Formats: sequence, C-alpha cells, structure tokens
Amino acid sequence: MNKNNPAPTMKDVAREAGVALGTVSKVINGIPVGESYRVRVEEAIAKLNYRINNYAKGLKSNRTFVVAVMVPNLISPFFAKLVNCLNKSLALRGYRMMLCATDYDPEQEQSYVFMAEQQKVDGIICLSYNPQLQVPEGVPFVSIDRYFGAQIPCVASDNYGGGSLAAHKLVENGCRNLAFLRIGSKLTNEPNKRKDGFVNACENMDIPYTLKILDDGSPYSAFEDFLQEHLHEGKLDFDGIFCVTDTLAHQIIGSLRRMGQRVPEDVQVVGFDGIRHFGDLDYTCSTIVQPLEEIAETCVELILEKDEGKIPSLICLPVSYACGGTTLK
Amino acid sequence: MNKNNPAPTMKDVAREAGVALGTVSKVINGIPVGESYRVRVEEAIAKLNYRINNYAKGLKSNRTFVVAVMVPNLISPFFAKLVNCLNKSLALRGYRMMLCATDYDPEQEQSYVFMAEQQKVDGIICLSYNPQLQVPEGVPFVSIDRYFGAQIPCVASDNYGGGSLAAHKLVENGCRNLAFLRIGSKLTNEPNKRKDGFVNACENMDIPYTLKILDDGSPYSAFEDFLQEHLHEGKLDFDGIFCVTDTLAHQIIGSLRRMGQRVPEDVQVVGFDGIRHFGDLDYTCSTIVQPLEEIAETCVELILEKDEGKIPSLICLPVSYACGGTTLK
DNA sequence: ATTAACAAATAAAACGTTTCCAGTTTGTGC
DNA sequence: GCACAAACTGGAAACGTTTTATTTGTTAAT
Repeated sequence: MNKNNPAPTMKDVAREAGVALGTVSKVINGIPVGESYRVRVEEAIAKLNYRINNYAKGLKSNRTFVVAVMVPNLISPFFAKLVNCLNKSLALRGYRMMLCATDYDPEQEQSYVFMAEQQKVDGIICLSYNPQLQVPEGVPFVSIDRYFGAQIPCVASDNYGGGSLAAHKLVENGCRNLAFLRIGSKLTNEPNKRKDGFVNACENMDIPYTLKILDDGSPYSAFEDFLQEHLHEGKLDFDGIFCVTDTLAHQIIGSLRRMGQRVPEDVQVVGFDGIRHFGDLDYTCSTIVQPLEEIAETCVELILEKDEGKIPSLICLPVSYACGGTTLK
Repeated sequence: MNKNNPAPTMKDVAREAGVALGTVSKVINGIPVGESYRVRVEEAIAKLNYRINNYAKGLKSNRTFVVAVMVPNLISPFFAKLVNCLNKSLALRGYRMMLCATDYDPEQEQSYVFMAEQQKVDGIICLSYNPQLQVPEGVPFVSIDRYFGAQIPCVASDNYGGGSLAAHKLVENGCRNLAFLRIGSKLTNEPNKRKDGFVNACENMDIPYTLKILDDGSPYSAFEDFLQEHLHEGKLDFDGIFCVTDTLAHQIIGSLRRMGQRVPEDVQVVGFDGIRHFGDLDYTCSTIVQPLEEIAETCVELILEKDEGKIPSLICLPVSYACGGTTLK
C-alpha cells in the first residue's frame, strides 16, 4: 500500500500463496476450492493486504454494483430524503450509488444519462423533469413520478388519492370552501394528478372550490396578491386550502399569518410530501405523506430485477395523512 | 446498442474507419492526428454510436474521475446542502460522485473507506464521526470538521470565531446573561471550538454565562427540564442562548414558546450552521452561517490537487451572522 | 496392473482501453 | 535529387480481473 510500490494484485497473491491465478479468483468469489489452498490464499491476501480492483472486475464481468440516481438537487428536503432512502435500499443489497444532481436542467439530465451509460452502471433511477428525456436502451431504467410509457417502469405515490384525501380531511375538519394552490411548471405528470383527485373529491362532496396556479419563481407578493383577491372585509372566501407541495404550504402559511389570518382557526392548510423540518422532529404542517421508504425500495427492486417479464409500468403506492398543526386535527 | 449485439468497442470503430486502434484512442483523447484520419474516426464513432467504456479506461489509466463523499445522512439539511455543494463543485470539474451515507456508524464508515479504495476512486471527502477511522494511504483524503493530524487536510468553518460572534451579537442585541447549549456526543472535534469561542467572548465582555450539555437522544422533556432549572418566578435567568446547531435551536425555541417565553422579546436565540427550512426561503432562526459553497470548493480543490507540497493541514473558513427573527436584529 | 472417469488446479485467452515502440511517410535543406 | 529529421500511424503489450480449456492427479472399475 505504499506509494512507491503499487497495490498488490491477484498475481502477487498467487505467487505469495504458490498457487495459480484462477485459484485465487475462486477463493475470492467463494467458489469451492481445496481446504489447504483456501487457507494459503487467505493468508496471502491478509499478509499482502490485498484489495480487489473493481475496475478490472467490472471490465470482465460487466457488473459494477453501481446504480446512478438522478434528482434535481438535494436542497429540497423531499429530494434529500428520497436520496437518503434510495441510498439505504441500495447499500442493503451491496450496491453503491452514483449521485447526479441535474438542477432541473434537461441538458444536464440527458448528459448524465449518457455518462451513466459510459460508467457502465447497473441501472439508473431517475426523477426527471425533462419530458423528452431519451432513456438508454442498454441500461435498466426506473422513473419516479414521471410516466415515460409502457416499457419504462414508473414508481409514484398515489397522487390522485392524496389529492382526494386532502379534500376529505379539510372537509372533515369543518371546511366548506376550498382552494387549491400549485406553482408553475416544475411538476411532472404524475403529481399533476393531485389536483384531479382534489377536484373530483370536492365535486363528489358538493363543496365549492377555487384553483390557482402561480408562475414559476413568483415573488412573495404573488402569494399576497392571490390572497387579496379572495379577501372580503377581512375574511377570506375559503376556509381550507390544499397546496401541491409542503414548500408551497409553508410559503402560503407565512403570507396568511402576515396578513393577520390565523392558521388553523381561520384557514386550514394541507400540504403534500410529508416533509419534516429538522431530522425526525414534528411535522410543522399538516400534509399528505408520501411513503418514501417504500418508493425507494420499490425502485431498487425494480432496477435489480433480473427477469423483466411482467413488470407493471406504473406502480402507485399509498399515501397517508399527518396532522401538523395547520389543520384542526 | 441493441441487447443482442453488444455495445461497439474501439476495435469496431477502428475497423469501421479503417485505421488502427491507437489512432482511435488518440482521436478520442484529443491527441493530434492527421485531419483525414480524425474525420474518418469521428464519422465511424457517430455511425456506430460508440461510447467509451470507463471501466477499461480506468483500468489502464488509473484515473476514474470519481470521488467518494461520506456523510452520516441526507436527512439533516446541513449534510444535504453540503453534499449538494460538493456535487456541484465536482461536476464543474468533470468528476462524478459516489455517495456514502454512514448513519453515524463507525463500522460503516470504515467499510466505506475500504470500499472506496476498491472502487479505485480518485479521492475521498469525508465528514467522519469515527475518531479511530483508519484513513487509506493510497487515496487522497480530505476531512471536514475533524482533525486527523498534520498529514490529513481538514476543512472547517471558523468554529471558534463563530462561537465568539454569537456571543457578541447576543450582547449587541442587549442580552446580559447568556446560556450555551449543546447536545451529546455527535459533534466532531472542530465544532467543539464553538463553545470555546463563546466562552472566551463572554469572559472578555464580562458577561455571565451558563453551559449545558444534554445527552444524545434526549426527549423533549429534557429541554423543558433544563429551562425549568433556570426559571424563577416566571422569568429565565438568562436572556440570550447560543445553540451549537440550528436543529437544537429550533428544538429549544419550541420548548421556550410552549413555556410561554417569547422569542426574541424575552429570550434571544442564535443557532449555528445557516440552515434554511425550505429551499432558499428565509432563515427561520438567527444563526451563524457556515460558508458551505466555499467549504465544498476547498475540499474539491484539495482532493484534486496534484502536487501535495505545502497543503496546510487545517483550513478555517470565515462564518457570518444572519438574523432570522429569533434575535432583535 | 491398466485404464476410464472424475475432480481439482493450472495455464491461457479474453474484456476494452492506453501506451510504447517500431515502421512508414512526408517534408526540409543542401 | 538525396539524405535526414520530423511527424504520424500501425501493431503489440499491458492493466487486473474472470472464464474457458487444458493438464495433472486420484479413485474406481476392468
């Protein structure tokens, strides 16, 4: 391991143990070998402090035990937690993770896919914001939250059900006029179903609702403008609001409080994602919780699945409701 | 790229272009080559949709353009943002990142180091909680927040200065009795200096202070017990508190408010790290901000530094103060 | 005893690159 | 027009493994 004399190779081990190269390979890979040989090889490995070279191994075996994970960034606690879960699921199976932060940039996404191919990863798990992403043909690929078509497995929460659940919870808590809030473009196709579920539930319950879509990168004032539109003599014309993400919920809660509206007394707020602020502390916002552990597990299982037989192309996992103090219960 | 016929190799390209293997290699690596040859090779590459095999390349050249990054997890927003910054700095230089989440487990840390060696990464950037970590000899290694000795570069914020700054800011804001709060063991040696800087500043300013160290994994009640100890007739015997992390600050703020103490009117609170809740929104706690971008840049530069000549073993980067509403200004 | 059949270890080829060396061509200066 | 240097290309070896084919050594059966 010194800097001058290079790291020992299998050949060195073989010479030290007085056996052939193939025998060393067998010992390392757990293929049965004569007892005395095994011992000698193991001793030689220990003595030389030999470490296998994964690049040589990958070259021959075409398995690298590396999976690429692509997300926009790790600033958003949602992505961070997702990556954390994926990392755990992968590590559990002896896989390593190559992290690719795409910054919402379609070009970066695409070039990361090329890169992953070159790197000969064993699979790609991708939360993409590039609708035209050209998925690789040679590498197993699993998508999160974006449906690429029948041949690409996609894992997502039950977004439709979550939107519906949010509406029901608000109504259960006494709301009679609802609002739906989302922001611009950065929402892939599956999460768009949150609105559909919400709208459908409202109509089934005969509850009036309003929909609002803010532009990407709206300033604070946009939130307050939206609220002003619905403010009549100090009272809002809705008493419950469902935000398409927790981040958005927190922003609107800030605006509401600055305008003197009490949450949850005057307006109740439900977000989506299930983000906690710091580590495992309380939720600070009532929310529809995505099952991130299960999503991660499912992705990893799909990626490592050998027999690509009957993999359903869209896998929906159940969400749940958590009260975080911005609803009555 | 079909599944039946394997990916084309340089040999295929050479045959297609009617040149030798070495020529293809040169074209790919930008080594000057006759114009007509270059064109022919480039056409062949395009025609076959050839992609270089990084495993074969790494085997020969002993450069992999992969750096391992080790942190406890990505749940803590501090680690998540750090990794995000590291990823950016690495990507900017054409490097890829292998993410290793250690979960605070010394054994996992150690085995990740071994793994990284096998993986033949070009370097390891490590935020370790294992004091006995055995650093590899063959791979460049940079530590964050933990000093391993003169031969291992360590990058950290100016923790001492930050502690001092916190004390000064609290006093500037009118506090006359300070408290310091930290939690258990999960703090590496450099961040311990936050206390030293704080204490030193208090003594220089002649301000009385109290120190409190909570056990790891203390329940909520521990915070309230601590506060009770200092509560006399509804008033706390300190009016400013410095918490060793933002997470801790948020916990104590919660307890304070539940006990009817107003923040910042009755007690002012300063945390450490510079964590924002959601994305790039406001700070929700006054804090000493760590320069994560610079820390990341510095780590990456050190890792990729060729001439290991006069690298200082401890690099301290300046912190700053940000008001987040839990101090007067 | 002699050989057939089998087990187990060795030897050698292959994976897809880079790099070194030798050989060929081209160009320059007299 | 010739000798020589310079510039490039082609061929082959090497990187550290896995894998296949070959050899060696045993045991059992004739």
